[in-house]
Amino acid sequence: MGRTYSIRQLTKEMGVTSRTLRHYEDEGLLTPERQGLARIYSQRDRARLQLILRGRRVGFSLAEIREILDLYNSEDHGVAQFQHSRKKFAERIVALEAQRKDIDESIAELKLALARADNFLAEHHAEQNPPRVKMTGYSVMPAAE
Amino acid sequence: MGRTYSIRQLTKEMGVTSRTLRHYEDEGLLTPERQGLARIYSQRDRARLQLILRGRRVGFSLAEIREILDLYNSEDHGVAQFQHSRKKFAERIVALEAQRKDIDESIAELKLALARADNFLAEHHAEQNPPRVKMTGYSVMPAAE
DNA sequence: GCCTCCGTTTACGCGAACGTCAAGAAGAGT
DNA sequence: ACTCTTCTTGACGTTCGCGTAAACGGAGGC
Repeated sequence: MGRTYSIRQLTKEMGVTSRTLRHYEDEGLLTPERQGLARIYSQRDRARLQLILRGRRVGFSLAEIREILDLYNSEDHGVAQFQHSRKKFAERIVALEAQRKDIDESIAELKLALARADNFLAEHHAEQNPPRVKMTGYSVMPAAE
Repeated sequence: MGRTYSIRQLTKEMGVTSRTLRHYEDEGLLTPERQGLARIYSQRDRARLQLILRGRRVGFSLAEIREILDLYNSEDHGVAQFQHSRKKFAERIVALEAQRKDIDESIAELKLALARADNFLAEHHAEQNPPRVKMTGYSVMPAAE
């Protein structure tokens, strides 16, 4: 339960540098305890770090991530605060769903490009790759609009 | 068919500044023709720009986008080139699918947070928002692991 | 002729997210 | 006591993706 982590342990586990963790601390995203000078990271710090890193992977800025984290464990749990949080969460969800659409479209396009490459290779290397439907005259650029 | 666009038209249509278009040109992502000094963008330029902007939205760097665009309309259409392209496309697809997973998880978490906010608001404002299942003691931070 | 757009190039600036020294503290092992 | 290793705090450097002047070039309208 009360498991703690040194900075080195956390960097190895999460695949980031210690500089990154200190930077997140400077930015107010993490607030590990201290034992003398050394930082002691709690489970909670670890969980927050996971959220931070995933946020980063989906394109959030550190400022945006901090805002979300602040909403999560705000001290003020009044009605106004929850209304504000609700709105912010809803906005983020909408943005993420739009981004998901972009990703799906990108994947679809790349799969098309991959299929074209496979087809070319099947035609020019017929006994190695299983041959597929013959395609000719496909455009190099995806169609506009 | 042979429709062309001025820089201003394109910026308005795509919601970017002219500086951005010139920057993309500096980076080799766009190569509009010239009429004297003025840039003349073709349909193909427009299509490429759409790809660039979508790539940006999903988090690609301009260098990565350039690489993909280069794969799309490489002049060398030999077997080796197609094999290389195929591999690159496959890598991108894998990365995008991982990113999609991150996004789905983020959405799920935000929806949970939103539901908690709704619940709180329902409890403390019972006649305005339709009441929901009573929840108590929910944690402020999502579970670790 | 002059104004007003729309366009151009050159080039310095900037915020974000760290990287990369430099210099030292603090404990663990021999 | 000495060396390792891991940690610390500055603080300057770097890359990316443009923003932001500054200074100038045509083309069209009055």
